[in-house]
Amino acid sequence: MMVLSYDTAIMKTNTTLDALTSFYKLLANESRLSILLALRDGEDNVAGICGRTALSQTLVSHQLAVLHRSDVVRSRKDGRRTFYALADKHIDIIVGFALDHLAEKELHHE
Amino acid sequence: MMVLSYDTAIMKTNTTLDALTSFYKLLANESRLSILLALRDGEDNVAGICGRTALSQTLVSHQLAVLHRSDVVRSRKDGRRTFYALADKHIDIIVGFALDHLAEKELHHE
DNA sequence: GTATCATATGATAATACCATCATGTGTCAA
DNA sequence: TTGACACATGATGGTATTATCATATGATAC
Repeated sequence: MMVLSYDTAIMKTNTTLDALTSFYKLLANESRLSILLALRDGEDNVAGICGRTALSQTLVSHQLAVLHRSDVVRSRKDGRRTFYALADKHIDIIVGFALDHLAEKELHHE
Repeated sequence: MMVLSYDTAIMKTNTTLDALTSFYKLLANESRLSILLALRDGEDNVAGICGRTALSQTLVSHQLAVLHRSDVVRSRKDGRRTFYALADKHIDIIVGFALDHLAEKELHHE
């Protein structure tokens, strides 16, 4: 006799929902977004990112760690520096699309 | 003598950054995302959304209010019911794109 | 080695956010 | 006009997130 049954479709949906939520949470922070926007212009090291975002070194390192753990950025060591870049083109596109969306909303005074 | 000067470019950037952060914050919640995913299938009223998301009426109403205030969804009254729908096609596309991104990541075991 | 540079990391206090409860408002049916 | 239905809203306690401080690690220059 079966007591519990798992609907694969729902399971997948819930897993996806979870992943989607986590993904958006990564983007839902001003410091992290600022860093990501800076990285849209290309790879940079921590000090460089600090300069371009006007954020403290500790904060930038912290948030880069968060972004790195979730594979949103990739890192490369060079001597005592660490260079970071967007992990893939998707991130760039996703952020770009949202920016376009907001710009369009702005135009229509919505 | 000028004490403060405002760089228009930076101002715009900060405003945009702010708007972008707010936008992603709207999406960075499991209940709200669940509702938005349900609405991708088309307009529905509160009770319908509750059924499809398995969320309480209060929670759904609460989050719909949040989404409505930010123009992510639009509403239409019909008798004692209120029907909600995605405000525009962009939201649909943006969520769809993120879903694709996650699916692709999944495929590559990243 | 020692100092310094570049970055990373643990702890913490303040704040923001969330889901729930209790209740309010408006609509329709009888 | 009373009751039930559909939804909205204010208050609240619990939890999560955030930025910062202090400090640690690891690489290079001297």
